Amino acid sequence: MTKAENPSHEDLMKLDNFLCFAIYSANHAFTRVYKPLLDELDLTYPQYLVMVVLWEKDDQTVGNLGEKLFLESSTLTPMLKRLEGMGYISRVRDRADERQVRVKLTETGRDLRKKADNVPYGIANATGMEPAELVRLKQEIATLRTSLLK
Amino acid sequence: MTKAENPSHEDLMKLDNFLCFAIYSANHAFTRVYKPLLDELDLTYPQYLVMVVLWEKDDQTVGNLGEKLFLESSTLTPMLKRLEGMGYISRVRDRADERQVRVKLTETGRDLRKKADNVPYGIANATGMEPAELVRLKQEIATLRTSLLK
DNA sequence: TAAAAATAAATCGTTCACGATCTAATCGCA
DNA sequence: TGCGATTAGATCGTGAACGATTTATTTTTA
Repeated sequence: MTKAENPSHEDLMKLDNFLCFAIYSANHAFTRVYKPLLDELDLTYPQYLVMVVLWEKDDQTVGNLGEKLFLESSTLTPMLKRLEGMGYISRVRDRADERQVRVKLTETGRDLRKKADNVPYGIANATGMEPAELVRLKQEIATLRTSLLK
Repeated sequence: MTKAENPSHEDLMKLDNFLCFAIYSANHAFTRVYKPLLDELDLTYPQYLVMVVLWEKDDQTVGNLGEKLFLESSTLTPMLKRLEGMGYISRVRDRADERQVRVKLTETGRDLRKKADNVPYGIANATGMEPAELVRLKQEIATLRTSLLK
């Protein structure tokens, strides 16, 4: 057995060997790279993710958004209120089931998509990775997430 | 060129194809997996990372911790005050350079390491990945982080 | 069909996380 | 040596993020 296959306890307790820390810090790094691009759209990074979900499929419930983004209503409700305040979305109780709130893009919200069109390219560029590599790594991490959540 | 190598714009705009989202949501997933393990130690996930850095090398400045964790003093100062309040660390101005604050483990903080010993194994287990795989993926993500930050 | 259980959001309190700004200490160099 | 520039932390305001709880509605079931 090589060392890489069987790290010592001392090795395991070093921050630089933590997979979780690599992900934690890469997440912060992404936030920083997105910042200047999203400032143009007056969106924060989490707000941008909500908009991406809505651009993909308009008119979703809070719970629906939460499932896709892995977020709770206690996180989403204030965020959605901010997006509503900015005029990008509307929040309306479902008439058929008054427990649910339907989130829809406004005209302004739909239009914002055009301005956001180039964002993914800026990000992909910042990673310095080939498209195929990005897809592979993304898939590996998504699989990891699934393992962690079950 | 295959599709994977040259995704369409429509594909790029789908949340599930975002590398950043894979990382964002994997990070949340890690936080959840750590929660029950760290509750035993009365630590939050970011606090645990600070302790890991200190267990690796005691007596560091705030700036030093920030460099390793990629965090600002505005994030660290309140966190460190909480850890101090819990009795795990002490914060003392450096006598030679009064601008700096030296962060040291207390006896209790050092002892906590024993209780934390099994945490990495619980996490590694939750990933469902082989040690060698974990190391490889961790390294890939660390490299990505470096690209993003430069 | 009325009461109990379940569901969907919202609210509240706590903790990160950052940028902008502030204060205090040290350094550089004229 | 002294004063301007730099550096190290701290503070403040804003926005995630969560768990626990609450409120309102719907569904189940007794």
